Amino acid sequence: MTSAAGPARRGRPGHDRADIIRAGVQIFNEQGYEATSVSDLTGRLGLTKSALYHHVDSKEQILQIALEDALGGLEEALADALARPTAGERLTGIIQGAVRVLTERQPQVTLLLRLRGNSEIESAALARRRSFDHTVAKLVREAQSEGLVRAELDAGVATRLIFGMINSVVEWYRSDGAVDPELLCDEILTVSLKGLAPRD
Amino acid sequence: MTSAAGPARRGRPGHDRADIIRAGVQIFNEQGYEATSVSDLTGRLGLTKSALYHHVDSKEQILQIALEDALGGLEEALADALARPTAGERLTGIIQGAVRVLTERQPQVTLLLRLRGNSEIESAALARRRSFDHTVAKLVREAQSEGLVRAELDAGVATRLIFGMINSVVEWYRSDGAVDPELLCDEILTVSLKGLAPRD
DNA sequence: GTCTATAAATGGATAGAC
DNA sequence: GTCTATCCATTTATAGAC
Repeated sequence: MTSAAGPARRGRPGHDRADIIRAGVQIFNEQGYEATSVSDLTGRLGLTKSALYHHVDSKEQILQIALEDALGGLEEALADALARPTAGERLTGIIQGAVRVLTERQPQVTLLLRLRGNSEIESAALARRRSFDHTVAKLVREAQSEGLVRAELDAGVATRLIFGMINSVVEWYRSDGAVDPELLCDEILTVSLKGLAPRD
Repeated sequence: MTSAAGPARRGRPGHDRADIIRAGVQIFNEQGYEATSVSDLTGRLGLTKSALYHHVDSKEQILQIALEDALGGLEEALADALARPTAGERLTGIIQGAVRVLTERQPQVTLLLRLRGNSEIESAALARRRSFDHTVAKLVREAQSEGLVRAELDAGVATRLIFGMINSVVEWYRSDGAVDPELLCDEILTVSLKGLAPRD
């Protein structure tokens, strides 16, 4: 939209910035950011490069906007989890919150998780992501010190494993209804906390 | 080495093909395959593009050789697991085998897991990987039908979650002794089968 | 808001000398 | 086995007309 409170666009007045961002993020995820040329974007959208550059400053700006969306969501979920009263609730809260953000903003989070730090913008996003990971690891250690996580596990490794599992969801989850996000969240909580094996 | 049974090279007779592959795979993982130019490789190795092309046919050939190494290892581990007598042993066997290949051939497996299918070679590797995943999912379903995996879990989703967890190890594991691969394998088996939470 | 045309740089890869 | 020099396609991005 071109105005903040304007109505949905009518007719076909051409593309707008949101179209460019949406299509860009999708193609970046299909092919990889570096493997995607601006021509690939314009080909998919059906306009020329000049028209695209009328809406965005650069290819990297598309990435930047998407990364802000992903990081903002994750940081908000973390703040919500941290506000809960018990260590157990904080741990389950961040697992549930991360899964929710990941399913609701799957394309943006996918881009974030595949970054390699090849520019200033990518490095800055990676730094924010490391800060998130560090706080989550503290939540797991806290839960372990209260006896809520197996004492024989290394908390740092366990954190990486559980969030490795959660993050891997971006590789196959699609918001087309094939897998219900609520059920997925339950399944992740079950596997995280209780494992595959039934009680013996 | 230039001859199959020859001794280790003496002096500094320049680079050989194995050097190029090793360095190439490492830089591809640091920056991403598409983001890495042949100039990046020659800069790191300290030679010119012409010299590099004396050892390899193309940038993509470096990728192809690494992918063959990764897929060969995973397929071998799967065959070993399939040869075991019980469903439980087959399931734990493929988990252990996958973790072992991933730690022993971390750089090559990392490249495999990040493929987007942007060329014939990449698509062929992805097809082999999908075949591997499909067989693993059958092992999980088999274990579930014998009561070894919780009945309330969707076997397909659970397989993706567990192998998402295992595969995420490439993102942080380094063969520098900081994390012992045997202990890591034990920890992954514990979290996979029994979860984070202690028996209540 | 979109177009044609083009700039300026970099990409992968090769020729041929030493 | 490595070099200098170069080819040619493609890249991101811009200028200026409509």
